Order: sequence, then C-alpha cells, then structure tokens
Amino acid sequence: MSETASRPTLEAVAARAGVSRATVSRVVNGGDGVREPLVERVRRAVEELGYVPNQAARSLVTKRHDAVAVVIAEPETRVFADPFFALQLRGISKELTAHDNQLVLLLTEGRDDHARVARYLAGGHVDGALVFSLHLDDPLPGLIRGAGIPTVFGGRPGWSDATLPGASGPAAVEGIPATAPAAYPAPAASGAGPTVYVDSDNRGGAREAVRHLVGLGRTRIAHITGALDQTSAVDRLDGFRDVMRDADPRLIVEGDFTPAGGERAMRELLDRCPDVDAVFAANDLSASGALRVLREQGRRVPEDVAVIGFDDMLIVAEQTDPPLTTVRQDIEEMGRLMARLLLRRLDRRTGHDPAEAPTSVVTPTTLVRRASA
Amino acid sequence: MSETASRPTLEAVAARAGVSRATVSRVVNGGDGVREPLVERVRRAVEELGYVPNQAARSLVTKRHDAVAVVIAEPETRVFADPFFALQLRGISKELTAHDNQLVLLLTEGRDDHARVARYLAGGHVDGALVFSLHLDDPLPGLIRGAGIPTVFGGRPGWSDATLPGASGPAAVEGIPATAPAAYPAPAASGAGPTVYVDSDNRGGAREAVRHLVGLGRTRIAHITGALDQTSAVDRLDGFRDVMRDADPRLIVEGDFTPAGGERAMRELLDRCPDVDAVFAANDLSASGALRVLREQGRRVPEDVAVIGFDDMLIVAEQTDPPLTTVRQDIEEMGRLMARLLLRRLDRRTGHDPAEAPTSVVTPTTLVRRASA
DNA sequence: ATCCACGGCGAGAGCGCTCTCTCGGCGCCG
DNA sequence: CGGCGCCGAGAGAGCGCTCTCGCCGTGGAT
Repeated sequence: MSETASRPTLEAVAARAGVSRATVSRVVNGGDGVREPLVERVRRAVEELGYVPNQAARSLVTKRHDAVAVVIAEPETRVFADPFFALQLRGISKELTAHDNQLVLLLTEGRDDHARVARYLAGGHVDGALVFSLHLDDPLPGLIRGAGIPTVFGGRPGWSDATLPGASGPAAVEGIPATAPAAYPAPAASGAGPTVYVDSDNRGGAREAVRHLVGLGRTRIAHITGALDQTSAVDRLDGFRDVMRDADPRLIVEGDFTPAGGERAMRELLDRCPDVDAVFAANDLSASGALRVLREQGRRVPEDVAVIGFDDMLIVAEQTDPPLTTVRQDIEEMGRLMARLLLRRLDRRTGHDPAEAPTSVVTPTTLVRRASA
Repeated sequence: MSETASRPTLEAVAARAGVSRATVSRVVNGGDGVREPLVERVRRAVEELGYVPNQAARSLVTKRHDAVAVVIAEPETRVFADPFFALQLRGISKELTAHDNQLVLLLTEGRDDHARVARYLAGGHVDGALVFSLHLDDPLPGLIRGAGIPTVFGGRPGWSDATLPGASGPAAVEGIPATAPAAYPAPAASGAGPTVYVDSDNRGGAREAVRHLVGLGRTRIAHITGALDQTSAVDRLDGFRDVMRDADPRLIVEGDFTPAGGERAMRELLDRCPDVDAVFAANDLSASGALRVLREQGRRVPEDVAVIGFDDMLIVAEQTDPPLTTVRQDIEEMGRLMARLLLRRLDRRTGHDPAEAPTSVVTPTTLVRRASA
C-alpha cells in the first residue's frame, strides 16, 4: 500500500525547504527571480522527496499539455508493410523528447474513426498534431483543420493550397494534367494557419532516377506508377514526365506500390513494349515485382532492362536479385523536421516571434546505386 | 481569436441545462442516478455547446489518466526492419481506443535513455505501461518494475519469475541447459504485481515446424538460431531441441535474425554438414539469407533442402524464391491481448474483483505452407 | 537622511472537474 | 394517516498547480 502513499506535492517541498509554494514553483520552472541560496535549498528538497510535478494540475492552469498527437490515417495496408512510419516515428520521438513533449499516438481504424480523432484533437488534449494522411480523398486533413489545432502534415496533402515549393519546378507538363486526379479544395483554415507539411522531394528524386537511366544510354524508359490517389505517386510520375517529356504514353503503366502490382504492370509493359530497356518503378516493392517478372521472362537485369526503385527500403532493396538501385529519402530526418516545425509553431503561439510563418519543407533525396541500374 | 474563446466548461453546460454542475458531471460520466428528463436536457446542452470534458481537470481529482504508455526499447535494429511493432501497435491501439484510453508512445534512444522513461512512468502520468524489451540484459524492465506501475510485457522478459506456462512443455531437455544464457533474477516487485506478459508460442511453433520437416522424411535437420540474447530465439531453439533430442550439435548454428546472419550460418552449415536436407531458421529474414546461399550453391529448394522460417513476415515470405513456408503468429492479436490484460488490471485496481490475478498469455502459432518445405 | 524604485518572496485566488455530504421530496410500511 | 427510509439533486470542498498581487527590504538618487 505504500505505493499508494501519494507522491509529494509542491506544498510538501515548500514545507521541507521552508519557503512558499510559489517559490518552489518558480524554481521548478527554471528558477528565474529566485536567489541562489534558496534555489539550492529547494532543489535539495525536490531531490530528497523525489518530487515530480503533477502534469494534470499544471495543464489545468497553463492550458498547455506538452504533448503532441501523431495521427496515422493509413487504412491498413502500407503502414504495416514497410518501416516508413516506424522511422518517422523515431525521428519525431527524438525531437519531441528533446523538448520534453510527449507523443500521443492515434491510429485510425477505418473511415468512421476519423470523427473520433477529430473530436480528440478538437478536445484540446494536446497542443498540436502531426498528421500522416497520404490519400487525396481522405477527409481527415479537412476535419483536423476544422479542429483549429496547429498541425504539420507528413507528405503533401492533396489540396490546392499545398502545392510544391519552387524547388521542384513546374507542376505540369504540356498537355498532360500534372496534378492530382481528385485534388479537392483546401478546407477553410480556422486559425490553424496555412498548410504546413514535410515531404521528400519525390519529383526531384524521380527526375534524378530517370536521368540516371538516360545517362546509361537507355531510350525506352518505362514508369510503373504508384497508387495515383497519393501525392507521392503523382509527384514521382511528374518527375518522370519532367525528363521524358515526349515519352511514349504506353511506357507509363499504373501500379499500386505493391509487389503484385509491380508484376502486373511489368507484364503489361513487356506485352505492350517488348523493346523496353529500363524501368523506373515508383517504389522498391513494385520494383521487386517487376524484377521477378523480368527474370521469369528471361530478361537480364541490368543488361537487357535496367531497373530503379524508390524509397531504399533496405529489407527489399538489398535482398533483391540483383540488388536494387533506388532513391533514398531520409525518413527519420523528415520526422524530426515535422516535430521541429510544429514545436516552433507552438512556441510562437506563446508570443515569441509572431513574424516569419513556418513553411513547408521538401527534403532532398539521393540516388543509391546498386546492381540493377 | 474566436478560436481562443475557451471551450465551454461544466459550469456552462449546467447553466444552460438549468441544473447543477454535479448533475452534469453525473450525466457525462454515465448518467447513473439521474432521472431521464434531466439526462435528456443535459445531453442536449452538451451537444449544443460542443462540450468536451477537460481531461486535466478530471485527472487532477480522479488520479486516473485513461492513458497508458507503450515503451519500445529496441535499440534501432529490429523495430524498423520489420512490421512487428507496427502490427502490435495497431492491436494495442484498437483495444485502448475501445476503452477510451490514450496511447502514449515512448521510444528509447540508447541506453542512457532508460532513466528518462523510468522517471516518466514513475511520475504518474499514465495509468499503466505496455513494455517491449526483447533483450535479456536490458535493465529497463527492472527499472519499470521499480516504478511500481502496472505493466504488461510484450514477449517473455528474461528473468526467472517469468517462465513459460505449462502449455509449452518441459523447459529443459536432458543435459542441455534449455533456458537463457544470461537470465537475471526478477527485480523486486513493488506492488506492481507479478510479471505478466504476452508472447507467442515460440517453442510450440518451432516444434511444429520441425515436426513438419520430420514428416517430410528429412533426417538431417538443421537450425539457424536467432540472436540468443532474446527469449524468442532461445525458445525457438528449445522447440527445435524438443523434437530433435539427439540432434547432431553441428546442425545448430547461431544466427542473429538478419539476412546476412542467415547467409553466414547457411554457409557454415553447408561446410560442416554437406548432407543437410532441411533447415529451420529462427525467422524469415535469416531464412531468406539461407535461401540465397542454397540457390547460389546449386541446392534446390525444397527438393534438396527444405527450408522453414518463422514470423510469416509477408513482405519477405511471399517474395522469396521459392515462397517461404513459415510459422505465423497473430501479432495484432497479441497487441490487443496485452492491452486487454493491462486494462483489466487497472480496472481491478479501482476495486472490482481483487481475486483472480491476471496471468501471462501465450498465443498459438500456425504453420503456413508455401513452397519451400 | 529621506524617498522612490525595484527585485525577491509570500499570500491567495482560481483552473475545471469529481465526490461527499446534505437536504428535500416521495413512496411505503405499520 | 404518520413516520421512516431512500432516491434524486444541489452545495461546496478540494485535487496540485501557476500567476497575479502586494509587501518588504535593499540600494541608489536627491
């Protein structure tokens, strides 16, 4: 039962140190305006009693929580197939920890669950939110903005307010609509500020991959797209088009980020264009599917057909035969950036530096050369 | 600024409904002991004002937080290589959500970080903890038990109090020490109750895999172990030994759960015992490494050498050549179970049913037959 | 020497909720 | 028909903290 012997309060510390509650509070929160000898006395008392501030009581008056929600709205599939979110979480966790913030994880279980998440965020239990929602038609981002809570998105959300910053060049290539098939208008911002997101340079990375293939002397370069309801897939396709402006449209075939989709697409590709001599797949998973079909059909990689993936998902890229050349993104760093952006925004709220609105960040990618191209 | 117009309080709802704060509180918390007409009036007021209870204020008086911590103490490697934790998190999240509990995620960043986590848990910010710590020499479980907070472990922790329940048969095979190389004594329980964990039936699953190989008529069956500082690896080894009591010791070779480790082990195996006709690898990753070496050395799978893995990690098992026969565990269900066990324990705390201490659970595994065995 | 300014510290008022205690009203038993 | 018990509702006391105020002591200016 001694476990139930409730933990010491400010009062107790004050008594032991022979000062008032207010003074202990001051010391605990930085110690400004308290003279050295007292600070020392209070510190000792805190130490001796093993005092830990009661966060609930503190929040009650400050209205801050030092907690941030991380919302992952991926319907099953992708989250659990690759370490993407795990790595982002790690980055986020590091940054939050460094600033004494807690991470509250919210996973949505199907569409109906969005309301629950929105309610939670609007309920003022956390100071801000980091939101992953990769699908263009996902209502969640809208709901969240409606909740009026500072938010940073992971990956570019699919509305028009959130177009790519300059770094990535023109958004459309002649004749072909470059952007999302189903982009919908930005939800009204209700004091939550402009849309801020962190995304990797999908378009630039795609360009680099395709240019590499061009540099290899390939001329019949194909693209297996990702699921085109996700901005990352759209951006990678745009990057492909940036370089292959006059590409044979039959060389672009729709995949879905899965190995099976990659297989299907590769079959179709070989069928339509037997002379294909290179493939840029929208991710490593579909590249691995393509690889399998190529092998099965007796095409040598990279001699006959060069293959490049995207993501540098080690568990796949290093294990394929041959090992996969691919585009790497620093996923953990992206997570860290998201957290940093959000925290900065929260800081500002408390009246720091009202100027200089935080802005979206696009992180660079690098081409990792292995054997497949 | 209207966003800052602080959210309505109980007081406001009470005023609008024309009742007292206490009554509103009762309704919000289930509505027992309030007559129907009033309940209805209050509900409407809540609805109209968009009232959401202030969790901080509530916690302050109830000393409950309706939040549990999930601690993942994996030093880098495994967490982010496979979807294991992601799936567990999903299961946990589902169960917690169903009971209106929040999930606070704590990832440790290196050894020095354990103290931080322990302090947080001891600080009474959450009602309980779900802890993943797979390494036998990890100090964290000890620290956490010291914190005196109700805890359920994911995977059997490596101390003696936490031996496998009956379901799994004898813990040792004649002559050979069956248990952990470095098991250390259970930390003193300080009111946190006995060690409770959820683990899959590693040992039983291993037995089933090996028996399957025996049933195939294989006689020279080898085992590539996992990293033996983890109980799962030890248990799988024990399961192997249960069936192969008189196994040639050279047929057991140490791996580390990685593809590279699998390759290394397989080479050594072929070197030592060229007549090997089956391999049970401690997980799919090392099985995939083994598979590659076998192919490279011209052994046909499964004709010459049958191979079985463990985990049914789809991204690997379905993509190997040939697809991998393996042992599946219901990882999401394990997560759900962990959460359920913890919540039940927390319930009990509030004086429900002091009898019947919750006990560890070992979840069943199933053999998934594909082409490799 | 007197006054004022200022910095250090204590007193006390809540933050929004829960929960106990009390009181009033009604049904029921004798 | 009167009293007792019980149920439904309100009043009010905190939970542990922060923060504003005001007091007091010190030091510099006059």
